[in-house]
Amino acid sequence: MKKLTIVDTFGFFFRNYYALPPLKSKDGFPTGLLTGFINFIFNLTKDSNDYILFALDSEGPSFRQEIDKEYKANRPEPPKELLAQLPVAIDWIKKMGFKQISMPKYEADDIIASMVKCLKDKNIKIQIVSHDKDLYQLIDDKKVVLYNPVKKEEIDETKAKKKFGVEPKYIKDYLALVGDSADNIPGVRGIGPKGAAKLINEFGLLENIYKNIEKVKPERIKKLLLEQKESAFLSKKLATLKDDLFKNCNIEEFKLPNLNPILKIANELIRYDIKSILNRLKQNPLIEKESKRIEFEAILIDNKKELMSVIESIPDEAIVAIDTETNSLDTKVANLVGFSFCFDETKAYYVPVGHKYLGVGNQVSKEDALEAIKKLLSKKFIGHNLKFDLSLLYYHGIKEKTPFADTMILAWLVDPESSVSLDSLAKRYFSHSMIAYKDTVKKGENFSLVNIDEATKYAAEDAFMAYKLYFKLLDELQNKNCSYLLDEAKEVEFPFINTLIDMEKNGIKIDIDFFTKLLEKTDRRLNELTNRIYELAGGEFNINSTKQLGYILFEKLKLPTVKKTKTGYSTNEMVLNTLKDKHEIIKEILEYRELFKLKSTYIDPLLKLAKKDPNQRIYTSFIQTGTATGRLSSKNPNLQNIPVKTEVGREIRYGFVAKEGCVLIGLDYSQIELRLLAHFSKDPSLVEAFLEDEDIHLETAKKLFKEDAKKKRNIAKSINFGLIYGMGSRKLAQTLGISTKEAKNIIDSYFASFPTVKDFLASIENFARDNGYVETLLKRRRYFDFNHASPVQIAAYLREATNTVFQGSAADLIKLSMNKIKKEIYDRNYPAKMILQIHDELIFEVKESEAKAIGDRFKDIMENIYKLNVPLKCSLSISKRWGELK
DNA sequence: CCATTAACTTA
DNA sequence: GTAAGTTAATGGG
Repeated sequence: MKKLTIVDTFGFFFRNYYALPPLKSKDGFPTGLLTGFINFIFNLTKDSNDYILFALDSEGPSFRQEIDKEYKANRPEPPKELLAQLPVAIDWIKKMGFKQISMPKYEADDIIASMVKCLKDKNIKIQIVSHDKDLYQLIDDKKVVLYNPVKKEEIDETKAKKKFGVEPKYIKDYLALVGDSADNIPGVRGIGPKGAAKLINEFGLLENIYKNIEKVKPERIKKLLLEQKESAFLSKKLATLKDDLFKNCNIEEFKLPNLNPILKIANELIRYDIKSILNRLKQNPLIEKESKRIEFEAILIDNKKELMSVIESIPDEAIVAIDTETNSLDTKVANLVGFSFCFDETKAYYVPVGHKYLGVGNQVSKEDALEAIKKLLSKKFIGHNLKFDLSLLYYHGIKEKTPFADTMILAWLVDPESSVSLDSLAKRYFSHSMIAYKDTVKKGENFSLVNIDEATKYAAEDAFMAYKLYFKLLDELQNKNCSYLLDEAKEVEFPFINTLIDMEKNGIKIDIDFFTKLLEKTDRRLNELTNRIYELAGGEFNINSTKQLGYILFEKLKLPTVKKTKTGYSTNEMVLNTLKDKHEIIKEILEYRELFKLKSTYIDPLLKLAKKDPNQRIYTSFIQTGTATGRLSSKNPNLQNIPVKTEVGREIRYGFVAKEGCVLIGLDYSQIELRLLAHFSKDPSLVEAFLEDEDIHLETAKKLFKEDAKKKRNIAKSINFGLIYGMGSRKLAQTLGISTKEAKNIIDSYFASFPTVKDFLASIENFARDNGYVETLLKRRRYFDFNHASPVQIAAYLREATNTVFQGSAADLIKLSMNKIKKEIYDRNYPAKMILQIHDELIFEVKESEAKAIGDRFKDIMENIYKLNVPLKCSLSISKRWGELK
């Protein structure tokens, strides 16, 4: 017999809330109810359930309140932690694909009773999740039971009878006499459970009791019944469920989804830190089976003739997805192991080129492969993360090409904050689990050792999925009403791939002698510091361990605790600075920290990288899809956070040099984000200050403070920066070392002086709340889910939204400049190489004799890249060493 | 071995 | 207050 579970939704949530500890997500959103709910669903899908229905109370007053305004009038207001979780839970019901029913004026109990009645002829077992006494009247051993999910207990006729002393069909009569304090059903005062059960077992229905009222004994009960006859019948009416709401019902609407429904809200579970359930899901072998595989044909091409004939057969206008397989992630040294391509929905091809293992089969020569790839690149070629493939191919002599599309970048434009790996996109959009790299290539090996048949399946799938994804992502852009982002991609992002490949290939030269000496000096000083620290601490310990350092400072040396982290004492710079005067050891630790950081993060790795390159150059990898705002990020190594703020730190920049006969050019956008604020807000005083090329912080100070503007320039500077970050008074107070109240006054007076700015910032927040996203200058978007956010989270989203507009628009502008400069270098054959981008700054290595002219030209391009309401300004600096650029 | 945390570097 | 990446230590598996 099939099984249907009907949930008295709110009743279930309320009981669940009180049954669980007050769990919270990291950002403080209560999650006890949600956790309990998901556990319930998990168990439900694990047990054999076929159908599920969520019955909801209607929002307005029920018909029972119309009969008796006191009905349920004694319910206390639920706690706010519960109320916060309810809408999320209701939303999840929908998202997981479950049917929910509510009807105006009726309660969940009525819906349940009607559904039970409607299904009474069907051969189906119904379990009702509720603890409401009313519902006991529906229990029927053959088909209907109540179910307590916490105790995992079914309540049948026997158990019901034991609990109330009467059979389920008399529950409403029982309640008519006893009443129900939970629902504020009055009953007959003076008659309790025992008395009621005795009466019902003797006479049956309430009507029958009154019919035989003369036989009722003792006299006291008879008197009570007669006095409160009206209340008894009203109570029965209230306790009687409406059971004819449905004329017909289709149980198939309540069918449990095939795919485990919890997976559909996996992202939200992660967001609310309800992760344990996901681990349990992963352990469930059913899940793998449930994820459907998309079928396609993976075809091996192992000879030139066949390869050329397949390529010939590709229609001129076809979109062709390509992917290369290599023996290394470093395109500088990688070899082509094979490549795959796909140009329709049914099949994808793999061409082995450089597999190297005993007994390897036929392969295509590298020359023939490159020849074939050239042909593919002359078509509308697409791919996933083509920066990698193209970079590799350029190292193998292929000429630069701009892709028709890159699915990684498209996915990033669709949503810059979700994962853009091919794996996760296949999962998200097609519920398709891709063959894992680690299942294809053994640990410590590379793709050239993979068996060609295995490789064919793996590689063909990559090309196939990129092909499928391309069309899916176009749909997504359309669905989100932002197809114009495809134009942005074609004009800016796709050409930008080659700009980045250029920079990555160029690299930057390191002065190895300089770094070697710096390392020696640093090591000597670190040694001194270490000994001194051990001496002061009275013993050796690992200075780099915050745990051990915390023990030394706060327990052994008994320094006052300033701040705690969740794992122990905080020992960060701020804490150490407050303790500076308390003990000699502190200033030694501060210096040790700084030097150790410089050594371990910069000196050691950069020196190592430079030494292994024939030209003493280091090469970073830029990530185009690495940030939510549109900025680049840089890794392996990160060259966007080379020290500059302290004197010792700055020394590292002296080790970055131009090669023989060249100099470095630095071009810095000045105040680009504040200029964007002026542009967007059109605030008259801001705009004027920039038009007149004034010192913007000083002008702000003048306007704000009237007198002493020069002294207060720094305060103005902090505010100006804070605006772009969506700062509040607390943080401003902290940065300026003033009280929160003073800080608030300053902010208020700023907004009074710049009302247009105030309005504009408010308009960003309103737009974000209304639309769930914000846009940059070039219309790139970033989304925020305000619907599932705690107040703390909402405040954070609003700051992020504000900052995204400025940071993201600045990123747009410098991208435009880089593309244009890259083209100019190429078109005019300038002796110049773009080597670094650090968000608002570009660094080039240029032939010394032409440096000034080229620098001026680039400056001109950058300043005129986009027409804003205010001028864009760049500062130009030329020197042999990065450390000397200002 | 891997993921997380604390600390610290940049714009 | 925003946006990143790297390092070393730590603790669970």
